[in-house]
Amino acid sequence: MSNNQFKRGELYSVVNGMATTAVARRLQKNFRNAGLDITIEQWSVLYHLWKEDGLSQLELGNRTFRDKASTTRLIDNLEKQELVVRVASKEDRRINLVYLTDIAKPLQQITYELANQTMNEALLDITKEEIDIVKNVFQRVYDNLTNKDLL
Amino acid sequence: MSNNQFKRGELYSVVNGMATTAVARRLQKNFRNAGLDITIEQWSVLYHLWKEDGLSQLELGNRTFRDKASTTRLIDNLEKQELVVRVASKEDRRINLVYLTDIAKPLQQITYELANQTMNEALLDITKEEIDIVKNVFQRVYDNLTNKDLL
DNA sequence: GACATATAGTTAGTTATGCAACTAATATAA
DNA sequence: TTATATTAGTTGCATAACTAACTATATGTC
Repeated sequence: MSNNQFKRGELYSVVNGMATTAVARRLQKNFRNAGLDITIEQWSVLYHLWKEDGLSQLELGNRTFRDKASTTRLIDNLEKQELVVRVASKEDRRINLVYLTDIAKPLQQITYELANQTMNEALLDITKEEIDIVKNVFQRVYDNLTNKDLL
Repeated sequence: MSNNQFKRGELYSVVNGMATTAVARRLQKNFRNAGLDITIEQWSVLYHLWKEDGLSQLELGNRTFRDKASTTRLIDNLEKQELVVRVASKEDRRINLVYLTDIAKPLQQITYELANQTMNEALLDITKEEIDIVKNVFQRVYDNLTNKDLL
């Protein structure tokens, strides 16, 4: 069960929607203009840390649909760029808690602005009912497949 | 414009739907049992060749949402496994036409069977109307974003 | 307490991805 | 017809993906 999770490479786009790509592209371009070379994948990790700082690597992997090996290396790279630090948990020393640095924190504002703006453009003429149907269909397809151990 | 195409890593899942993953997993497991180690990505190329043999690399890249560099290397690997051969086009010698070998051809039957079976399981209780709505929403999100050059 | 088991994370190995710079062949324009 | 631009494909580079094997810490059971 614990090993029966989504894999990012295959399903991330579905789960997060097509607009994610556009948001990430825009962010990437913007960060690059500001001298920061952040990949789309790294951005997805930062995004979750802005929502909740100090997550464990495993939890970050779950939230971004990555296995732990991929998560390890993504955080390696983020640490190299000093956007993030690993801190061993006091309660359980197996666990690394990941915290944003002072370099990463100010990026949140512009990220959110760009994300909102892009989402609004992407979903311009899509109604709430349609979004609900799409979500519901995905959930049922997912259920149908996981029931058969196919995902 | 020509460079403004989908990139597989980001959008393949959306375009082809979640069920693709399950189909590919099942195929991969089955092929492996038969001694053939075909990756999910390689399978996606074979799939299009079964539909239409002798496509150019560029056309294969378009149909599988990959850039030409990725396509080159996927076909390298398929050629190593002798599932596919490159033949220079007589009309335009820049073009490589990609053909299935006699090893690859018989795999089509089992592939299609598994794909149908998996699709039926995935879409078990989804109605045609719902599928149409999902497709339509994707198309409109895609249009909204490409209109702004965001994809 | 000791031994087996589970969990968090790392490392190694292979494939894949995207960008950019390149080669070779073809098409266009002067 | 020669110079220029375009097109198809390849190669180099860095990042990322997944699997499997590994280390270290924690938990459970006898």
